[in-house]
Amino acid sequence: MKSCKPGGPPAGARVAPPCAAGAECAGTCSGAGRLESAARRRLAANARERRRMQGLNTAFDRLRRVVPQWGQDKKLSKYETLQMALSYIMALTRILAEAERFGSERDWVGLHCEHFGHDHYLQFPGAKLPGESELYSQRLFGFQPEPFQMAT
DNA sequence: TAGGCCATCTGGTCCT
DNA sequence: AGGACCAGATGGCCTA
Repeated sequence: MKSCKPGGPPAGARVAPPCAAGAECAGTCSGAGRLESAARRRLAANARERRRMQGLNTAFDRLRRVVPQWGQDKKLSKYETLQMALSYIMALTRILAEAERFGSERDWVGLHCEHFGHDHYLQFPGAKLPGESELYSQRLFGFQPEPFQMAT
């Protein structure tokens, strides 16, 4: 339990109007019954919200695993994960576009070996230089993510 | 200690 | 009516 808010409704919160139903409402419309029912629904909503956020975090973890993280020993934040995913997708898109421009696979691979050699490997804080055995893809995507334009 | 990141609670809104 | 989604508020944890 992380929140320590007072139990009562915040200032300005609307109070539920009295129930207009008749006898069939007796169980839940008595003062205590209504409060109990509202509290139960709130607790259930809290639990659903927790599950929803856990699902969201699971999705973020899956995204972190497929997004490049060269030389970063620290886990990417959610914001950084989204940034990196965006840059990664853009890089892949660029590569596909290049592949279409070059007729043969040989031409294309030659271009990338030339293009993404050590001299062209973009450096950023914490990044390690790729050794000869590093994956080709690691060379391709060793770049600094472009920052998002924050909506204002 | 300040700042960043995160989990949780909560009330509002929309949809089924 | 109830569930999903969202955004704001709040407090805990961690690091520079």
